[in-house]
Amino acid sequence: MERGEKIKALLASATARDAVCICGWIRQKRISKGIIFFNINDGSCLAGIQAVADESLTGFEELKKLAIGSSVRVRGRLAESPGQGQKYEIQAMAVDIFGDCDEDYPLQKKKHSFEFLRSIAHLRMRTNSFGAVFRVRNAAAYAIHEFFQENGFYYIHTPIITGSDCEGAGEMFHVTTMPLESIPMTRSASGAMGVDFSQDFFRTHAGLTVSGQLEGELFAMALSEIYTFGPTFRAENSNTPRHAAEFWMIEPEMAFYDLDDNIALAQRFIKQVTARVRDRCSEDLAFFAERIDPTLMDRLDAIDRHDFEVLTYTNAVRLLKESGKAFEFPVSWGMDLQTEHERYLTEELIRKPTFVRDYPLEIKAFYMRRSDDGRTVGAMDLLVPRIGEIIGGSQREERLDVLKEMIRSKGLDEAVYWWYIDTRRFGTAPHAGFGLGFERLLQYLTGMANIRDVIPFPRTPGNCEF
RNA sequence: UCCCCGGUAGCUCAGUAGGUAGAGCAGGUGGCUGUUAACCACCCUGUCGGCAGUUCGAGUCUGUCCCGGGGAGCCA
Repeated sequence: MERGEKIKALLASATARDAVCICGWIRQKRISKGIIFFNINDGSCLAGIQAVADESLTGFEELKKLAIGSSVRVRGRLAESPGQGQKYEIQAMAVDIFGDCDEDYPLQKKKHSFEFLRSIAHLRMRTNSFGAVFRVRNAAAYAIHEFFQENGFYYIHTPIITGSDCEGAGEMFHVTTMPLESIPMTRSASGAMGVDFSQDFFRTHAGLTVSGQLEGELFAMALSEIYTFGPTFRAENSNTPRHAAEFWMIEPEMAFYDLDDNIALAQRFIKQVTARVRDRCSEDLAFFAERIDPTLMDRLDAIDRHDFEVLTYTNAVRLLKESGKAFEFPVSWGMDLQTEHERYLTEELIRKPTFVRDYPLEIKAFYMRRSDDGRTVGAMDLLVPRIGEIIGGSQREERLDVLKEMIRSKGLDEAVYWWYIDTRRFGTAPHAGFGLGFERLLQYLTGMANIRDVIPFPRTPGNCEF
């Protein structure tokens, strides 16, 4: 069918011209005597185009009644606009109505709260804010693939359904075909009753992945530099503006990288992705800076201009203690940094993205490489103002004996990780990687305060509609 | 899951010392106008989150439940 051009292309046109055609949805309508002004948006860019219909147009009376939200095709002449506020407008010569819009259309010519728009997530992408969010989301995803592809990384699809239920990253959603009203039970060797997974689809317990890291490491041991970019699931009952039960995570994993290389890669990655999104979504980002977060542009400039701070955990603890600030949780070496500590560090003391590295061994996962001091591991988190942890990564423990020791000391079962441990027997190599929360990055890039507003259909405790 | 705040018209909110509800926007009608958050006039709209209680009387007070937001924990 004839769908004409994208509005973005018309608005960027070098000259006025005849015989243009656009399809889109009516965002605004103003009626004057013998003339109607429509603002029509097709999502190709933030701005819509003004279409002008005068009473000589066939169907003029119908157009007067056309409601906001209706979809139309407009054919006419692209002309320089005599009015203020736009360079071009379309002087309509024919308007086809695809679909009128019922009068109870919830999107009105007014501001809506994000909370309300969440309740109509099937329509919210038609607003300026959410159109911009999802264009930025697209641009960021594309820039992420570009970064890795340009640097020789291979995109690996790690499984969504996974058999090991103790990767340690979080609570798993169960995946089963067993009847929920009568789950088969069996008595284990120790005499306790438990679910009889031998009757389940996979003949074992299965869940949705909480991380593709372990599988990613296997591929790094063959293709050297790989990344994953896919959905991740956490069944934690987390109710915060930066947690979702389903989110997208980027997990690069690199052979022959140590922690320094890992940190350098993460910084280069954030800088390039940010630069490309700014380049391609300048209009949308300007909108966020104006309407959502006035500090946005300064923050993005800082990413471009300065190197991120790198701080050891030990020094971070020292800085926090020396600050003299009274925290709810007093700082001491060995404890995990609380949100209040992270925020004070990034928002008050350092005021830019900060890597904190070399965390105490006791508070980190089994796969992180034990340092020579015997009490820290080669872990690194990238903390950013407002959002907190955006990246968590580490150099991985490549030494077979140390890895086994770590698994045991964390009370985990070696047997479950037999395939992971195998890589340490068959040509083990130093390697490192990190996980980046895609939505948290988007929050940082857009200034959107709630993770539920940077993902199309947010899944959070008690919310699985749409 | 814990702590705090909130739930009043389709939306955003106001509602004073308990006396049975209002403004803007949206919608409708008319007017004016190359308009652009259009403008002007008039009209319409409510189980005041649910349930129970105190009271002659509850949107307003109490209890409880549900939902939302913020903070915390967990983490990406």
